[in-house]
Amino acid sequence: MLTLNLIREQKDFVVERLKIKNFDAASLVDKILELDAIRRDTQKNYDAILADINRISKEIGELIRSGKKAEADAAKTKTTSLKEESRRLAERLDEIDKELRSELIKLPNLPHESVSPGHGAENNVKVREGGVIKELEETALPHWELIKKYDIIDFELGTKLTGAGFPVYKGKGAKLERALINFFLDEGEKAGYKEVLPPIVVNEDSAFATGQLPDKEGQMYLIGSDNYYLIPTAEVPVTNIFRDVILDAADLPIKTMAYTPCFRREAGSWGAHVRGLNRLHQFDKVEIVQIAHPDHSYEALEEMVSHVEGLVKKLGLPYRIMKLCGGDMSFTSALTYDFEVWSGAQKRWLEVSSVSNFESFQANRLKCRFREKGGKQNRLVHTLNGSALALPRIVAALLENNQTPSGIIVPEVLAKYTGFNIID
RNA sequence: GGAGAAAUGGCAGAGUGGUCUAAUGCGGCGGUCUUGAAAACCGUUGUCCCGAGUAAUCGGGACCGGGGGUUCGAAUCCCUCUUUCUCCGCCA
Repeated sequence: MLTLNLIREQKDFVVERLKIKNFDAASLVDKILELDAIRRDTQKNYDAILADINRISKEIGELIRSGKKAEADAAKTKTTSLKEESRRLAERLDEIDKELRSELIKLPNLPHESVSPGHGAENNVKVREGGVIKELEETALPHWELIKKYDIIDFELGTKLTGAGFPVYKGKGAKLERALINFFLDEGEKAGYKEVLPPIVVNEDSAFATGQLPDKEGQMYLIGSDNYYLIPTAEVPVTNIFRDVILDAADLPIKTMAYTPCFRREAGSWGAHVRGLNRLHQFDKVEIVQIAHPDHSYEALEEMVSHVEGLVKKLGLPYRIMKLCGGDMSFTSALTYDFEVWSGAQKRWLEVSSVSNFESFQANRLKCRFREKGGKQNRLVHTLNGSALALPRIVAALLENNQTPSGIIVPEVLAKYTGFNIID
């Protein structure tokens, strides 16, 4: 959520910037400013009436204390009409507030000045790439064949237990999954991230604060009996740790990471590109989150990008880093880098991580601020997050790229976690 | 699931209808003293909204777990929800 101050002071700038995201904000911004003016006016009147009531009440107290009962009773009748008016204004203020807020949350975050315009993935900008793409043998199999051949991930069994998109990891498949999680967490710890193991169901307040509600409601599984949501990403519980919190500038940046299963309904997605591990309803992910000082959040972003880059390098996967164009960025992001790894048998790039700076957009909803030493006013922090990493597509790429006639070679860095170096 | 108790500022903790403008202590910040530090002493202290001002600041309003109510007036009384603690039950 953008701050009202920004919209008030730099209306034209807001409208101009949002064009990069192909969002025409002009009429929405006007409506917001109009509602804002009404709200302030209403509040001014309301506060004045409350001040009157407070003053008269104080006088009544003094009159009663000095035994002037008749005068006190007279004063009481004066407040009757004021009370009626205050009640009316309180209702009006509440209404306006809600309306203003519901409009305000329709505005996407402003893209960073370096974000280029564009409509979709085809306009994203390649930042750099690494690793070596090897040509696989003619007989190379896509991962959905490999997992059957070695019996390590079972979709049919998952369908029996739950439904499509909920695979069962078996034997070396389960162990590989566990190894990757531990590898990612250990690397994160080395990079200074504090591990947390949060709940994987959250309440409405949390889902709202990170922006999953209201616009992505249909993407989350809802536990209706308690009105809880299964998390689509650890970003939700981890970032919400900092909801309604005032931090000390000296404590920034705060680096947190979490492994969690993630749940996505992904309604309406089918086709060859979502086969096998490419898109699941439940998957594992290690997420890194930083709460940063606004003056240093882009340094934090670069640091996160190089952390993620280190992971894919160590796994020996060919990768490229894409800077998203305005049209391909999420509603809440100011700047996003996507990591893609090469899938040898599918012969295409798979997105395995998305690292973003949300600047103060999430912090404003979260009400996460910080106090600067000697500073008069609290400021909103900047929040950032990134996958480090999402497992299924990493597994898919590892299986496909590392296949040999005798089995699938496990990357060296993982061997100490798996206890084996080949899946056969 | 049953019975009882509680929720107050960064923390501890007083406050049962009207100077609560929330006592006091601890902590934090600033200062005096000191070569420096500690101790002692003095001062200061939260968040949000509205208005005035270039600004320092000033004025008004809201906030004592959340929501609602009674009253001219609520931290204080009533209703409701949530959470925590104690005891009992159940349980990996």
